[in-house]
Amino acid sequence: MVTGFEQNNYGRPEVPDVVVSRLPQYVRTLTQLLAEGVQIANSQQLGEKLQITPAQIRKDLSYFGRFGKQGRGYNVDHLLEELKQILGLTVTWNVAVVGVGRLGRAILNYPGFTPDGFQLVAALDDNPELVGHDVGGLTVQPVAQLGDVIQRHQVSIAIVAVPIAYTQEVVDRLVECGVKAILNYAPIMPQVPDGVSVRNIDPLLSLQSMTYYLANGSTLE
Amino acid sequence: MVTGFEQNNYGRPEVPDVVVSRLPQYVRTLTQLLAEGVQIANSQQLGEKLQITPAQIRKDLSYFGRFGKQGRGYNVDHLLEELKQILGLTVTWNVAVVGVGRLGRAILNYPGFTPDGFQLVAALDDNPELVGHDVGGLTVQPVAQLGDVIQRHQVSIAIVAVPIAYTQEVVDRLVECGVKAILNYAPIMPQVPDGVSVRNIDPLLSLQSMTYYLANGSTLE
DNA sequence: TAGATTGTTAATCGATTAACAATC
DNA sequence: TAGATTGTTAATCGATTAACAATC
Repeated sequence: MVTGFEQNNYGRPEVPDVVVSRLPQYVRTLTQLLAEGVQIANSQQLGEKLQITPAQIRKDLSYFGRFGKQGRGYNVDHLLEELKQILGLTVTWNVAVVGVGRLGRAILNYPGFTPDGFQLVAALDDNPELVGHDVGGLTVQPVAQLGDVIQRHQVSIAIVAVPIAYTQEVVDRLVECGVKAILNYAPIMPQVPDGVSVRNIDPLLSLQSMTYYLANGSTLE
Repeated sequence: MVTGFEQNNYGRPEVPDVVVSRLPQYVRTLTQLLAEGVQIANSQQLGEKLQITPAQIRKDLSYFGRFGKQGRGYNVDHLLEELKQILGLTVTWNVAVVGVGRLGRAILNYPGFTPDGFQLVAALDDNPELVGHDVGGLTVQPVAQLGDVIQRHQVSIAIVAVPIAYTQEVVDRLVECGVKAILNYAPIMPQVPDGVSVRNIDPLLSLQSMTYYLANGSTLE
């Protein structure tokens, strides 16, 4: 059926990925405004903070409901709570880190995820020199125990920091074990079936696209 | 002047950012094919590897020249060299790391940038307990010396790993000092003038967009 | 009520894809 | 030459922006 706008099971138009990817930025800005004591903000003001047109903000929000008041704007506190609810940020998510090499250890020792509701609950690696040892307060488990660990800790998100040669197979294992969200730090884009999300953290790609502009001169040079 | 397609100084149509951002992935795939001994690849085969339509690959490449042969495809080695040239990846780029906290140290000790032509040549921090100490083979310099260090080491790219509260001012300083490419690890999107590139490494935003799909059910569930 | 700003529709813009003549 | 695949133009698709009636 082609209707021009696809419908999901709830009779609402499907939300484009690009819209979903902006919502966390809205949450961040609203959190900041709240901390500054700002109670009301209109789409114009939010747009300035976010470097986005006011029209886009209103359009994005309209996928999820009507959160503003005409003539006034948005209640910062209320909109923030609604967006957190929509994004699933009102609950804690249990996260497993697979790969406890240099990068994995840095991630396990990084305190930045926990305050935002992402709890690192398990660390796995296949290196016998690491298994059983404590890293960032967690005992490293063998990857063979993956299914077990995921179930026991109710893990729904995995952070993958294994060498490139093992990345796809680790991702496959995670998918088999029912993990539906994967944050991958290896410089490769793992394939996953529909219904599983992957985000890649790939600073090298970022550097390599910036050199294009360095090498070819910037817009107004 | 509005002609429907903007022209740069060289009389070619302007290359969209989204095209430039795909080129490093092409380079990566071609490098892999070369290592496997593949000499010729057509857009169909490249598309499968990259999960991109063949039409898009041909279109992307057409912004830069004609690199293929009809009836045959692309010479892997030749296309790779051309793309590296276009992206400025045939030379070494000197990189300064600003911020030598936990994250900055992890970056300075990460060996993954160097083999790809990004040489970490300087480390800066304002913490007196760090200045003068060796981190990853570099002596930490005070941020006050920024201009000096950049000039002396011919730095053209900066990696910023300072606390969020200092990020914008550090970025401003870098811009003043003539840096035109910045890789930022703080969870904030710094503002820069035209002609300066910024890429943000922000794993938290990635996690927070994936939870949307976890919380709201995947496409086919 | 008058003024302001939302929510939403329609217009625009830009990127992706399809199609095919050119050509290896 | 026949077959295959590029490079490029035109069609399609989807996202952004403008405009404005609804309404606080």
